[in-house]
Amino acid sequence: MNLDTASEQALLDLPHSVVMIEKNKSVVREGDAVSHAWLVLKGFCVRLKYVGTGGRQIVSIHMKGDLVDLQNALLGIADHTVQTLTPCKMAKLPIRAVRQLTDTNPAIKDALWHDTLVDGSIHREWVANVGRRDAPTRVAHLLCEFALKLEAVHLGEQLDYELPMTQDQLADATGLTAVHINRVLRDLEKNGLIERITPRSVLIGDWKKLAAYGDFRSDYLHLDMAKRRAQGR
Amino acid sequence: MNLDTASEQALLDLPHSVVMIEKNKSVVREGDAVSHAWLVLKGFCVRLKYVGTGGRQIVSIHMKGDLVDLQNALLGIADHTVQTLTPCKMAKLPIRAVRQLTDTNPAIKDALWHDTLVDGSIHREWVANVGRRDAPTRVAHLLCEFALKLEAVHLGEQLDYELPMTQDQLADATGLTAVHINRVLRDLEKNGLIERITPRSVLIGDWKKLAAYGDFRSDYLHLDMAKRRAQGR
DNA sequence: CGTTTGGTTGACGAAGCTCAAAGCCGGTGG
DNA sequence: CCACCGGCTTTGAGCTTCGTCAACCAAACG
Repeated sequence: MNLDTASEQALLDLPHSVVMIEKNKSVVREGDAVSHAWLVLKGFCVRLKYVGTGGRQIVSIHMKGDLVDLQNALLGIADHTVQTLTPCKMAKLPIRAVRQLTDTNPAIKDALWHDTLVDGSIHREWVANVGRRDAPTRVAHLLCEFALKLEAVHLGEQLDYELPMTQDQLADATGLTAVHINRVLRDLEKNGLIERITPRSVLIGDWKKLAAYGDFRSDYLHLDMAKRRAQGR
Repeated sequence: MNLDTASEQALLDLPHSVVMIEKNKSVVREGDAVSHAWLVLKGFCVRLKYVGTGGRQIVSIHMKGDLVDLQNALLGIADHTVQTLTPCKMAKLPIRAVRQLTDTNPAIKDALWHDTLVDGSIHREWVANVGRRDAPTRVAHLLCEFALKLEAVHLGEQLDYELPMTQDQLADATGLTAVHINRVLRDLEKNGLIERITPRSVLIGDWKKLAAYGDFRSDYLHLDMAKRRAQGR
């Protein structure tokens, strides 16, 4: 999550409603006029775009503490869809109240701006990932990103977690097909880069090995530097 | 360009130096500590990332009026490289002065924040473009985006322009190879979607046809709505 | 003029896609 | 409790798109 605790609290001090949303539901649809921003309290969701031929591309994955759809809300018209992967608990914040908060509290505005800057940095890495890495590298990279993000919000061990996504959804995130994702995961396992007890579980035996294989350097996530350095990542 | 004229002027009222940079030079390198933001006054440049296997991915293309590297500057460490495509005239703005300006002038801060929001929207479209569109569609999409951006800054006709990029660079922007770009351009021409007098020139006979072929809808650029509507795009 | 840079084309190969079938697992209703 | 069902995963066979390698060409430039 790119928001600091104080800013998150300030947002939650705004009048808002808390909503439970079942899995595979669109919270916001591309093209909608948007009047609310959504803060994920629990569960996983993605932002995605549909392309002409019927395909879809997931452009980011979100979890607890992420403010999704601030982008849509501030620009007025949604340029992408927000969809849940799992049942989600979300805070629904009227964009008008958010604006008022940022206008009276420059520190919050800076924090939210910073959030959009990090968001952009992650997008750039994704462009590079889907544009220039081959399939196994691309998938390994995604697994690494997911691992670090999960750990950053204390949702699990970095080296042992459950993917909240089907192979179809992994395919939409990497620009591949579900069938190929399946084969790539099998090969990653065969090559000792991950272990899988169930299809969704990921166990990373050697972080450095997987990160090297996946061409993963965590800088673009702009997570807490000191912490990562202490852990040698 | 995503900045309004007033904000651009406010930036240029800051103490700054104007620099001429020859073509194919890196202005900022990935990993650098960054202390300046750069405003493009003339010429074309790109932002790009290198991946492990030696490849590069262009993540955005910039022209007159674009504030490149605000992202890098505000995050402190460059997560991408900025490189010129042509000789460029650029204003070099100390980030400290920019911060001071935004801290005392909320309207400017909003304008720059808006700029990063639009930047993010374009990144998302690029993820979808390289992730989920086939090569000819992808290239057509890029040609459309370029056409609209050029016209938005009055650098040329929307339907008839010169690409400031080699086919190598087009390949790096689309996640393809130069050879394949060459073939795709040939085929686009053969199919009557574009005409080319010289290798770099692009003449779009029928905008709607190319836009439909390239799965291009301009919303994500967040350009002046009224104007586009009047022109039926 | 030679050299360099970028564009063009052909032949071939590989990565990843499509189609299809089968297995697995959890949930649901009889 | 068991049978069935639907969503997800797995695997195979064949094919397409795009990449690689290599040669040649054209224009620009010193």
